Amino acid sequence: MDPTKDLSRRERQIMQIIFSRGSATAKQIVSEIPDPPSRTAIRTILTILVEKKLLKHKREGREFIYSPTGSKEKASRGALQNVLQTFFGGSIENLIASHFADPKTNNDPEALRRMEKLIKEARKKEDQA
Amino acid sequence: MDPTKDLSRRERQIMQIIFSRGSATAKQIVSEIPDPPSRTAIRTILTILVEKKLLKHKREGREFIYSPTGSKEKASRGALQNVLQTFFGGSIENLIASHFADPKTNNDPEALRRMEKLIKEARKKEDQA
DNA sequence: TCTCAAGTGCTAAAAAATTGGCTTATTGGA
DNA sequence: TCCAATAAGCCAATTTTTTAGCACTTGAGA
Repeated sequence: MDPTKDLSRRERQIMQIIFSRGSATAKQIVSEIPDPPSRTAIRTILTILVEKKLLKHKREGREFIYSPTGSKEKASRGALQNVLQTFFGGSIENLIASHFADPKTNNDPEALRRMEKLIKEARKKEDQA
Repeated sequence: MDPTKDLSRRERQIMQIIFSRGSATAKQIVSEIPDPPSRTAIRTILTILVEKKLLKHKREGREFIYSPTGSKEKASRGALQNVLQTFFGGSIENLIASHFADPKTNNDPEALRRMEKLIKEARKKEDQA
């Protein structure tokens, strides 16, 4: 499941920052929040997230570096499933269609080729089965 | 932007239910929440969401039917961008790769063919430009 | 070594979210 | 028409979240 789902607003915000960066210190997190509260406030939430076992921290010099306990794969699958269910009727096809219909999408030809390949392979695998 | 982002836990939960269904009554929402509070509690939050202009409601017989004010497209784009940024470095390619790497993904050959086509078309459009 | 800057731990308080109770209104059926 | 059932409106109380204050610790450099 998406570990981001049951969290409070700030908790989610912080988890997202840490997931996207891989890891972060309290200070770095403050700097990434648009309208940030004090560093102490952030620290409290970080401590809570450690208690909830969503984050772990290791000391580095005099500060803590926080990183997720669970795998990014698992978390991202949960998050993706969540969006799929909520907005795309559970269908990745719908998601892809919507994404490429968005005029703001910029399509690198190389990347497109690779994606095409990915799907072709999935199809092959399916044909075999 | 994802209108789901700045909401409290319950608010988000309710918005998600309504987005995925299209619309819902208080009762229906209660029935879709795993460990639901009283119907009155839900109603309070529904009222708040209406005040925030995220939902509108119309009377149907003796009850209210709630539906989103904003377009689903816009909301879904926001949500998708959010997941992309948080977990896939902003790359749809990564997202697709991860999705097809998941053994739990079941791949309908027809759907796969259609997706392939979608991407092929995006590529064509890119080549022209 | 000693001092200072920059970090953490703990605690308490303010603010926000969540919840349920009671009252009032509306609908459908006896 | 009257009653029972079910919905909404209002409001107060509890719980959770969010915040900052202050004391203590650590590390680096003069």
